Amino acid sequence: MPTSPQNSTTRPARGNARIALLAAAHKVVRRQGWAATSVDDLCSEAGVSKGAFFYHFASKDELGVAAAQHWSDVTSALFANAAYHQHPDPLERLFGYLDFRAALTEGPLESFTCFVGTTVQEVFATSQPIRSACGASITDHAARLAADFAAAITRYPPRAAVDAASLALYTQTVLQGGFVVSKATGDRAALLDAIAHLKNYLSLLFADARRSPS
Amino acid sequence: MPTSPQNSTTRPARGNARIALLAAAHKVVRRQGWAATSVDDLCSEAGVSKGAFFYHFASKDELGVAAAQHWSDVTSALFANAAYHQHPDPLERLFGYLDFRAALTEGPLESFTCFVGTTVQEVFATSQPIRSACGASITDHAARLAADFAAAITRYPPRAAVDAASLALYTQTVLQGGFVVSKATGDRAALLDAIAHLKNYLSLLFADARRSPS
DNA sequence: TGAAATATACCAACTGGTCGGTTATGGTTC
DNA sequence: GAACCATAACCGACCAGTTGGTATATTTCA
Repeated sequence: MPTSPQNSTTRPARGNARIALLAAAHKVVRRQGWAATSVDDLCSEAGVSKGAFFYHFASKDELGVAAAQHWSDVTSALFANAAYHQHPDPLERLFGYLDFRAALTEGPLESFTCFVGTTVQEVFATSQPIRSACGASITDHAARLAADFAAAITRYPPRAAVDAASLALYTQTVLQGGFVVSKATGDRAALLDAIAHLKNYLSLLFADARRSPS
Repeated sequence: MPTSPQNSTTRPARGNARIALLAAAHKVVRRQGWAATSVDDLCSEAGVSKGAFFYHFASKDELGVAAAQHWSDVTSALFANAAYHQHPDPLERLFGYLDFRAALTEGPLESFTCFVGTTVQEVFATSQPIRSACGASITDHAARLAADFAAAITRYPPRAAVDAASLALYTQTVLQGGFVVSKATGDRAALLDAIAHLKNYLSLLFADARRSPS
């Protein structure tokens, strides 16, 4: 066979350096944290040069902001296209969401934990732009859940007075906490248990609406 | 008056450098993260020299392990001496614990967030000794709560099948998640709401045992 | 009892290396 | 020709860790 042109090196196709760097940030930062990740780390992971980095981003912090926004884009598409999202009943969509989150817990912890949660823990007091971008990612995601909670509350009156937006943010709190505790124990079981308790809470809240278990 | 000997400089008394460095780690790392905190940062915060640092700790990582253990010592004493801990009823102790946690949320976020939770987020994959020490701090704390949950479960049969150890770890999950989301939103309200939802969950679980509200 | 010997607890200055970021040049593709 | 990126040398600041030395506390022993 002839010597094939090296058309499939690790180097991304021309024009993709920016996206490759953002994806590299998601991967490396989730594993080793924001401050411990150097610009060179990101460049080598993305397979691009340092010149490419500073062509697209004026600073490491500016990449952090863009990576948080890109995280929102990637995750919102993931959940919007998931099967559970098609269900007509809002409460079923919420339980489907939590089952979907549980099903994502495969592989090493850094493969399913949250980029913005990890990052904001480090920079909330030292980089307001990154903090703000991470905050927007979480609150925007919660806002989509809040719509389902609001519909569920009107359709299935809950046992206790609860607010849709507060419940939606609480789901994110439980997931973020599950990531932290799973990292501490070295076991994804803590996250799965937390999701189970959250489902338990919702089952008790919307007790009248629960149908036969799956 | 005679020229007083300079007995009250900012420098800590001899023999306290180790504790001063551990306390400095708790303070500075909670604010700016583990990797972003340099050894010099810790030394200047503690008011000791770099030589003192490496006299007491062989490396920055070794200080991290010691700081996690010291965090356990400090926090377990804090909760053991709190008033709520005197209550004879286990469920009352648990609600008292959560009210106490809520009452601690004063001042800037870094003054009441968790050192081990912040640290383990960064190093869980890169420093097994620190990860293990942080994990022990959280699981040990949860184990003390688990004793109260076990007593509460036998005294007040819950509405759904729950495990004491799992519930205890879930409380830590909710708190850790509350720290993360509060950092993201820049507002402690997320943490307070999360504690309220957790109390809500326990109230629904142990519904028969709830007395008049405070 | 007291001075010498030793161990403990630090300090200031320094080292080799890495950090984020810059600059300058040039190749490649649309 | 403009957008996109590689290469590579470079900078000042900062990093973890080391060094040689000093002041104080404790022990030893005459």
